[in-house]
Amino acid sequence: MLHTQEVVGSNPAAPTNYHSHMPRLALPDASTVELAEGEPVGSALPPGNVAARVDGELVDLSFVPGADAKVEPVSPADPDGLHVLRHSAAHVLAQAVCKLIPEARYAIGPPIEDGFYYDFELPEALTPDDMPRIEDAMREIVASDQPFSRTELGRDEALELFAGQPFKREIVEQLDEAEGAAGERVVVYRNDGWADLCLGPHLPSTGRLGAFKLLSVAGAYWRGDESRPMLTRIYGTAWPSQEELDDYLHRLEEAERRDHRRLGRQLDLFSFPPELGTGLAVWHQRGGIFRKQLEDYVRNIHLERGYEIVQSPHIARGKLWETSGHLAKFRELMYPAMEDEGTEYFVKPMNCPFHVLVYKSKTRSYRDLPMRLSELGTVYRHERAGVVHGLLRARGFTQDDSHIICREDQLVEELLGVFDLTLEIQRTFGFADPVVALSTKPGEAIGDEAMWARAIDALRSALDRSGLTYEVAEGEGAFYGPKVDFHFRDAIGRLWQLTTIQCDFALPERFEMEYTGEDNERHRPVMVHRAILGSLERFSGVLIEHYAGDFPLWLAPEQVRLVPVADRHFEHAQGLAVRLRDAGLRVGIDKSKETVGKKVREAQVMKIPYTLVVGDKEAESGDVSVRDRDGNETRGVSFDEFVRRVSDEASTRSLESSSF
RNA sequence: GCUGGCGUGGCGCAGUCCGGUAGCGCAAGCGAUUUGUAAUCGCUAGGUCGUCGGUUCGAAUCCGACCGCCAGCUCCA
Repeated sequence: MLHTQEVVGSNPAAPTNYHSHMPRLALPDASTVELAEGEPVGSALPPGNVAARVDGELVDLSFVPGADAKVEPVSPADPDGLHVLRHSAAHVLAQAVCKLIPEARYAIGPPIEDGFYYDFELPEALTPDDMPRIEDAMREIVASDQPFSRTELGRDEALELFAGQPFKREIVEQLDEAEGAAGERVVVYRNDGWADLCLGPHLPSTGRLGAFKLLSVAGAYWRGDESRPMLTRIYGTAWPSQEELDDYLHRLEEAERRDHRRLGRQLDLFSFPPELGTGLAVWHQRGGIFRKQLEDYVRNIHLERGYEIVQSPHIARGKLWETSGHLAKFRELMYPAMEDEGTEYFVKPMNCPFHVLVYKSKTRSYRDLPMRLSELGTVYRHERAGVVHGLLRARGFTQDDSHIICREDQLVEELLGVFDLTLEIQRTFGFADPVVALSTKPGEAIGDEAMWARAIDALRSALDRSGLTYEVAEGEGAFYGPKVDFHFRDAIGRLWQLTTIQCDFALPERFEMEYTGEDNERHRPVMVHRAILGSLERFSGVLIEHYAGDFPLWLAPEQVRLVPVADRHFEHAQGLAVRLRDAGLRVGIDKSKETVGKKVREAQVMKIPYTLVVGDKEAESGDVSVRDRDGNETRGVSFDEFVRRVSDEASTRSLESSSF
């Protein structure tokens, strides 16, 4: 990491005279060892450690702790140790690139989740074919086991050292400004003459790097700023052992196997015809069933929870979006205006103003509140071309959007209701243990400070009362109010932001929403915006990846596939199909003139939960032969038993398949 | 929007570097086979090689612009 934190000094070394004041090294077995005076922590650590924590601060093994310091070893198994390993891998990558391409200018290269990257300015673009060469150069550096050494330089020395490295110089210069004092010391790590500006800590030497692999090349802006030069970023991953690297690479393959765009085609759920334009999907017949299941579930649970369903059009006059503030802030992300008889219309990017107008359609009393207006509202946002990503980021999508309009004193109670509904709905899909974030006022915002403070207070007290643990994301709120987001982990551990709950005092103000109170005075209500699934498209994409296409039975487009062995079994299969449909199940019969093997394969590829092969034996006995989508096969299952178990599985929205 | 890569029948790909008017597998249609749990065999049809323009005797192949897709960055009410 670069200078984002205080420099960790290597020589605070307070004089130590007494044995009892010597640094104490805490060992994993809970015993302690004392270090001799002036001794670096590395010399006393058990082998295999890559860094140490001294009084809670991560340092490298050459660090000489002062008296009374508490020293703990850090191994690569420790998350911090893994970070150190990857940070060192980033250095080795940069060193290798500089060796192969002497004109390369290196920028920054931090460890990240699962790996590391380094940004370069290069004379010409790299291709994936260059990666093996770079990896080879990295391996040479690892083989020569170069020690990492830490030095502190004065500002001018550092500028001189990085004379040919404009990015490094910029960092040194800005560091200086930030610290507000000339002559600030700058930390540099070197190995074999190659040097990088860096706080460390690092591995003792390059030989301890473990298993690594370069993964991809991409462009990235210097300092993440669109107006600054585009650099070449090389991504890699690094792990303590080859097994862990292999595991990780398998996880990547698994994620690719689950890609919703691939499965969407394979399962014939949806497509993005280029004729429609970027980010606009059509749902196919099977996708239509899946989606209807989601919609029905969501609508019904909202009705049960006291929401009322409303419906709004897809376009509205420009004036509406001026009042809401969307035009001022998001005009370039809205589809362009269409003009009709001198009036500008816009396609809606949001449903809120419509729900506000439902509220305002007549004079409201405190008795009407809370009013919970709900709509599966289809909106269009002109997302920048490069950000569109299948269903996960589309340009046309349907939000499970609701607005709760209530008195301020009802707000916390309403928020608690939304949290509760969120957990119930998400649990239905197997999502639990959310990571919750409270986002506060962003730089560009409407509404005064007092409004924001009250809104944040409400969210905070609802969170506190709910018992949910949450973190605070400063400045990440919506322009009209703070929000609470729920992120959930999928089946392979990836975190997705699904639910968003936003508190809004601003729109009621802008739209002059009012109600008459018990006191016969006019009051302003507050509004909660919330989408629990987020959008049906995005949520569907996440579900497809979460389940890897193996939907719970209630969501599966076709739940049972009947495979007659020969033409003469069609009639019996037809009879079974009628009984299954009577039980509310979705059934298909494969009457193609193919072998049983081929038909079974077909059903398997389509991930149909249950396949029943119907032949002479079944026609005679009345039993069925059940094959599930994992390939488990059971013959002689009573048909009534099958129908009973499977309809039960579907109606309870079970996450577990029945086994026979 | 930016950087890089890619675009060849419905799908997955070869051919592009070194210009000489397209090929494979799956899917589809037809025929034979009537089949017992992940691909039966044969035949047939299907492509102005993303679009437009340029270079050339000749362009899928070389050049340019545009459109679309992919990865990352930036953004995300």
